[in-house]
Formats: sequence, C-alpha cells, structure tokens
Amino acid sequence: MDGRGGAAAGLTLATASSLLLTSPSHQIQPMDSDRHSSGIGFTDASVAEASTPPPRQKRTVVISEMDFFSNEKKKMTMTSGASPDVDLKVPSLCIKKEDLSVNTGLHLATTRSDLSTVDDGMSPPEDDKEGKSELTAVQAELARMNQENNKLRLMLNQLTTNCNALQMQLVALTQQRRTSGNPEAPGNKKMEEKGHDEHEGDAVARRQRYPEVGDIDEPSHSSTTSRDRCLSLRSHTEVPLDHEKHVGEDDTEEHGWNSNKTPRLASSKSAEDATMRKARVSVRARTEAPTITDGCQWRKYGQKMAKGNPCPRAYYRCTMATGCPVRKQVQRCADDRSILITTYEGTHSHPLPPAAVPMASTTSAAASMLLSGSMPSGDGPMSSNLLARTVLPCSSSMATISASAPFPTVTLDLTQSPSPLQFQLPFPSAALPLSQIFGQTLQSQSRLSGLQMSPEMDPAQLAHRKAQSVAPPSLADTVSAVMTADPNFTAAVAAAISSIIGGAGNHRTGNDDNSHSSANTTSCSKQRREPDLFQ
DNA sequence: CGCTTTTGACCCGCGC
DNA sequence: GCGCGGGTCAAAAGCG
Repeated sequence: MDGRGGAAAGLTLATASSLLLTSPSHQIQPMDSDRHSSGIGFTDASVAEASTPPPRQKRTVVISEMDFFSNEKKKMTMTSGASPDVDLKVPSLCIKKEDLSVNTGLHLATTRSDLSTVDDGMSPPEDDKEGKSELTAVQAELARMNQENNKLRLMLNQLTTNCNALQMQLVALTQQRRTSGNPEAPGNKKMEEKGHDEHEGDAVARRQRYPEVGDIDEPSHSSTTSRDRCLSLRSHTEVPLDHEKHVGEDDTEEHGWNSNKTPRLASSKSAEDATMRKARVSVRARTEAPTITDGCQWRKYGQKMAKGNPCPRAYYRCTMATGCPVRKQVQRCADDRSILITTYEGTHSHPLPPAAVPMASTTSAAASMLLSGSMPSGDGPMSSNLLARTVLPCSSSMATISASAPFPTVTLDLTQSPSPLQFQLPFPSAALPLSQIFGQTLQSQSRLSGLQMSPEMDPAQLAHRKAQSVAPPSLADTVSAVMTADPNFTAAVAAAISSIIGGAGNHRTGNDDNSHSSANTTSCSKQRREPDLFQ
C-alpha cells in the first residue's frame, strides 16, 4: 500500500477521533444498523452499555473501524489508566504522532493514551477526592486538547494558504512552459484548433438554436492566460474564481436553462472553457447500484441506447446549482455488466458538500491536468503515462488515458482489486460510497496538484521545503504534502469526519443539510423508484 | 403541486 | 446529400 494514502486516512482518523472525544456536540453514539451499509471507515460501532448508566458504573465504549485501504476491520481497545470509570475504545490512529508533528510543528497529543483520559461527560461523585482530582486532571487535559485542536486548525489554514500560493506558482510555471516551451506541439495545436472551431461553430449553431443567447458579448480571447490559471486553480469547495465572476457578471444568467445549458458555455465562455468541458473523467466501479454516490445532486435528462452496448446510457446534469455545467453519463459495461461506468464532464460552478468534494476534486483535477501543460502533446505516450501515474500512482493500470476518443478522457478503474487502495463494494445493494475512496482521491489530488513532483522539477516546492527546513521525504513529509497539496483539505477532512461522526451511512452529509431543497440525489431517487436503466 | 423521470423528437457532427 | 450515432430538449407521466 502506498503510505501516503494511509497517512491521509490516518490523519483523518486522528482528527476525527480527537473531535469525537473533545467536542461536546459530538458525543459517541451508538450507530444505527443501517449505517453499516456505507460510508467511510467505521462499519460498526456499539456502546456496550446504555448511554446514561448510573454513576460510578464502569462504562465501555467500543468503536470498530475499517481500515481505509485494506478493508480490514480493526477493533482497538483503549483502556483507561487515568480514569477507572471509563473504558474508551476508539479507532486506532494510523500514523504516529511524531510523524505528524514534524512538518506541522505541532505535537499531537490526541493519541490513544491521551484520549483515554477524556471525560465522557459523566463524572464521579463530588465527595470523592480522588475523583475530584481526576476530574480536574481530565478537564485540564480537555482544555489542552482543545487548545491543540485550535492550533491545528490555525495550522491547517496556514497550510491551505501556502498551498494556494504554491499552486499559483506551479500553474504559472506550467502555463509558461506550455506557451513558450512547445507552442507548436501538434496535439496542442490540434486541440486548440478543435476547441476554437467548436467554439466558433457551436456559437453559430447555438445562436441559431437559441437566438436569445446570440447577442451575448463573448469574452476576449486575450484573457485566456489569466483564465487558464484560474481554471487550473478551481476549487471544488469554493465557487471557481473566474466562473463565479462570470456567473455573477454574465447577463445570461436570467435565461433559465441558458445558464445551465450548453449554449451558455459555447456562447459566453472562452474556447478554453469549452475545451475544459470536453475533458472527461470516467470512473469504472463494480457495483450493482444504479449509480455511484458522489455527493452531488443529479437530474436525469435523457437516456439513449448506445451503439455496441445493450445497456442504455443515462445522462445526468448537476442540479445543485442553476448554471452548473457538470454532466455525467452512466452506463453499464458491455463486457461486464457488474461494472458501472460513470463519466463526468465539466467543473462545478458552486460550492460542494463535503461528501462531493473527493470525487469532484479528483475528476476536476484529472481534467485540468489533462488539458493543462502537464500533457504537452495531448496524446503522446509520455503524457499518458504521466497522467496515469499521476492520477493513480499506485497502479498504472488503474488510470488510463484515451486521447483517441472524441474527448480527452481519463479513466479511473476501481474494478481491479489487487491493490489495497481499491476496494470491492461491501454493500451489494447500496450505492457506491465514494467517500470510501477519500484517501485515494485525496492522494490523487495531491499528485495532481503537482506537489508530489520532485523538488528539482518544482522550484516552488523546493523553495517551500527549504523555507521550512524540512528534512528529506519521510512519512511525515508525505503527510505534510498531502495536507498542503490540497486547498480543499479542510473540507475533505470535514467530509471524512462528518462521515464518521454522522454515521458511515450518511455520506450525503452535505446534501442532508440542504433542507431547503427537495431535490434528491440520484441514488435516493432510485431507491424510491426502480429505474429501468439496467434491467 | 412541484419535482423527477421517461421517452420520442430534434439537432449536430461526422463519415461515406 | 444522406444516414448514423451521440447528445439534448421538452412534453407527458409518475411520484410523494
């Protein structure tokens, strides 16, 4: 197994555990049985005794965990030496605190031994001197841990800021290399011409078809460079900078579907955007569920029989925000109908719920890299290998590039199981909880963000390392890289924590909060009415 | 009633 | 120009 992914998951667990035990609003609760059916990490948990046992009675909390990358269920028992009243059994932390402390400059105290002393909210009688002193100690410990949590939060913010700056530099360098280094690359030229042609052609066609959008001023192509940078820096937990700007400024927003239809893309956005939308990321997953659960809300808008495949292809568009250009196609593999192929296209133009961040970020990052200077020749073998290794470095067979297709496509194959990073659906009837591959996607993001590149290749990273006087790569270094690589790391951690705290079954945490919307996720709707898609 | 899904029709690009 | 296939639209139907 790749240690980076494990580190990421371990960090997540560590943070989650810490929050679990220190936040009064997140007390350990017995999990519903149906929560076993999905989600991240924990597959079963139980409270051995009632949640409100009589005082002084020994209480035991057992939490089982699922190792993110080995699918191996573990059960860690934490016996409390300091508090005789409580046995806290919490998930193990996958990384050592000394590993975490190196680059963050913080020493995590929320290890097992520390956690074991946390008060579970039920204190011993006041007349017990020993209990009093224990209580004091526990409270002090609690305060200390809260302080450390705050420190970590601040550190995380700082890392995020630094990461953004680094990404800026990286993308700028990439752009420079693309524009000055190999401007005449055939693939590049071809792609640009194609994009341009399509842009022009589509614009004309769309004007004919949707005359109301024909008068919209098209953005100047001279702004492409800065736009490129913004595109590559798009964050899936934030509204993309340029997109947000255009959505806000664009007077096409009032045209209903105009704002969330292709015509808008073709007529009001640059050729680069059109090309961006053409990039596709295909995810192959073995599941019996009609769709994979990626945290977004989708609305089906069409279904077609595709040539060469007896299974129909369904078309969905993102409905989390009007104007979101993201589409996805869902189709069973003709050769193996247990494999579901989900193809994503476009970049979300709205904030995403934490549960949607991993998949959205991964697909967007793959698409960005596919279309960025990281693939100078577009369809060259080197670039294919680079991206394949970049997307899923643990196995070159897991990520493939299809440049011969009408659209450049990255395929993430999650159906092959030899790697511990991959998993078989443990829940045959459940939609695939993509948050389960949180660590994997986060890892992919890290790679895609370029921060796993060797220092020689990335001066910015080198400078960053030097500035921080960081030792040669280690597990801690890797953890740091994972942390710093993703500006959405906070959201990703939040997603993981939410998944754990809210019960693993609730991988739609963010959506559930959207009580204002009556829209259901695809999977939810499918449960309501059995589709005819894959009969 | 509002939202989603279904499904036939339509549009477009491409190859011949 | 024509046919084919992919993609999308939009009215109708279904559902809670």
